Amino acid sequence: MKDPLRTQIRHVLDALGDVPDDFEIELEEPDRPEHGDLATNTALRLASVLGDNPRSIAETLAAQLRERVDPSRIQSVEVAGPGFVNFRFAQDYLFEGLADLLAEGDTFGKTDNGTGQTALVEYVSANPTGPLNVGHGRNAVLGDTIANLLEWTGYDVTREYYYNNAGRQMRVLAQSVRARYEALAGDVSTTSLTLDDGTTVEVPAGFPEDGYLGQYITEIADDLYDEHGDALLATDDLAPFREAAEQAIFADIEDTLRALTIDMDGYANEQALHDEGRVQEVLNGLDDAGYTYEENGALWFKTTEFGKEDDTVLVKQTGEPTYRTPDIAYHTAKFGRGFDLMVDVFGADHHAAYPDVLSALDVLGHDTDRVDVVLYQFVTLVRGDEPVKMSTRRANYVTLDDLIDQVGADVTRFFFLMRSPDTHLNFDLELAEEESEKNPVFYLQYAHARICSVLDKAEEVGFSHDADADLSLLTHEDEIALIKELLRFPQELQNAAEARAPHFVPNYLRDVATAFSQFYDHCQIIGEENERASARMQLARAAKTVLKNGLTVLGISAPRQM
RNA sequence: GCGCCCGUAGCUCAGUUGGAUAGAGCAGCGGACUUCUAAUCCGCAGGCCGCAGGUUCGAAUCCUGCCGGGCGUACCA
Repeated sequence: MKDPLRTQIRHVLDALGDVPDDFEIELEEPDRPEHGDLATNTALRLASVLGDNPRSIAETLAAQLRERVDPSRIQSVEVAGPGFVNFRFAQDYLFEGLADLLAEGDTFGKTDNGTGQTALVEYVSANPTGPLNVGHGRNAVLGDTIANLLEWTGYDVTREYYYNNAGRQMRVLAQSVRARYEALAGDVSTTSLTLDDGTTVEVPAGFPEDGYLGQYITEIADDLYDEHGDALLATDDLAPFREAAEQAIFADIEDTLRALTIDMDGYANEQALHDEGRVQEVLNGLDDAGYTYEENGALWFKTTEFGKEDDTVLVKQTGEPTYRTPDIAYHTAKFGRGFDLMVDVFGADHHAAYPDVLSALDVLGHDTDRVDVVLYQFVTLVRGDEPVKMSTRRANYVTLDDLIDQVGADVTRFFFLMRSPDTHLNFDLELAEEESEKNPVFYLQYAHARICSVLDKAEEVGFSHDADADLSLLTHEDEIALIKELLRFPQELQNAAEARAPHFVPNYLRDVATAFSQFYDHCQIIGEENERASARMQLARAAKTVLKNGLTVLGISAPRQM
């Protein structure tokens, strides 16, 4: 609807003369219903250009538009306020839209901006050193939903998880497992470690200074001991420990993701990038372009040339790359696979690092406009007013699994999605655990269940929702308001996808649920005469479709009953 | 010090490209169920949109400076 209107306005402006060719016509949906369904500020913005007062420009514009617009779509064109021109949809236009919605069914909301393009969404990407925490949960759910949104706007989407398995972290992990294993296999003396909080803990003598203390490490060691007995003591090779740990921890991570209905298309890891020579290629490429130098035995990247305060180390004195280097290599690999769009979902703690990756990609000749980084702020768990204390070091934190066990997958996903990624998230366990009207996710699910129930009941008593129901009987103000709300869905998804802002969707769906509840309260089905009942059943079905499709995008179930 | 995010109702937060009288949920107060699910609906109350300047016909939104909170600023990831 916006595009045809823009065209008409353009025609009028061209006739007016003196309007710059690049003048952009803005159309917006006004907040207040009395301002119509669409409004343009064109007259206000042209006042200074044309040297006339905005009100009179608006009058001219409106008069000519009344002649031009299609009356079956636009019912009225009015001048209001300081010089806005407000448009009101014809009801027939709404009924057509509703009929289209019903015909499209579970594909209603899909658009085609991304059609023919491929996107790679990288998310979670936690290294397999322990169970996922709630911060990873926010990452996982945001990434997964952004991937869904891109699919709904036509992209062919690949979901990928990247992790570092070649560096120091995994070595420390392996050493931690080995130390526990040695303690099982033989009589090993213990030593005590002092933690940040000043407490001490007894560990086997070979345990690394910054090792992983979680119970899961001991369990992995137990399994190794059950399988191999003392045999692994003979070698200094850490590989069996590292591999066992990676495998066991990854299995747990995948279970956790599955519980959130997250299904990755693929996993990429650092080791493979080394094996394929990608990391070396990056170093060569940056060196050839003259952006690296050696100092103090390390290899540096001249990030000061890109406005950073300091240069950045790519390869440490030890010969090991910093984590940035394989990360760059991973991105060159993504480019090599030909994706049109690459979205990376990172925690706020990465914000200092990703610009280096982009700078390097730029030097290597890649189009960094195709890479989009979504940064999200941290998650704090609270219970009512009390913050929930956690220590990562001791692995004594509420894991993502714990959270899902306590509040369920739907609530977990919803709470992570309902806030902007930009805002620090207070996850209130007390509210999340509450299965009541206070919990916003139930409001949406309840509306869906209620529609299912109403439609079933109406059919039981002999009504039916004929495909040829006369939708023009839907003239009650709550019916019209609901239709308008429902028809916004495709645009809403498109906005959310483009802005990488999943939280638009829960906010919108709450408005849909509210509009439906108001309709439900004021417009009966059973008890009405057949024609009207059929039309209302069709409208209820349309609302159900939007709620269902919207919840599907969010990865949240739409129950038939509650 | 520097960089990024945030500051909007008692609380948690919406408010895409600058628009008309700044919104929602929760909490508070008052109403509505012998009728399709009351996990609902209707109403009331609640605001110097952190502060101060600036740009504009118009600023919660853009710019500058300050104040407050978070995260970074590693040869950790």
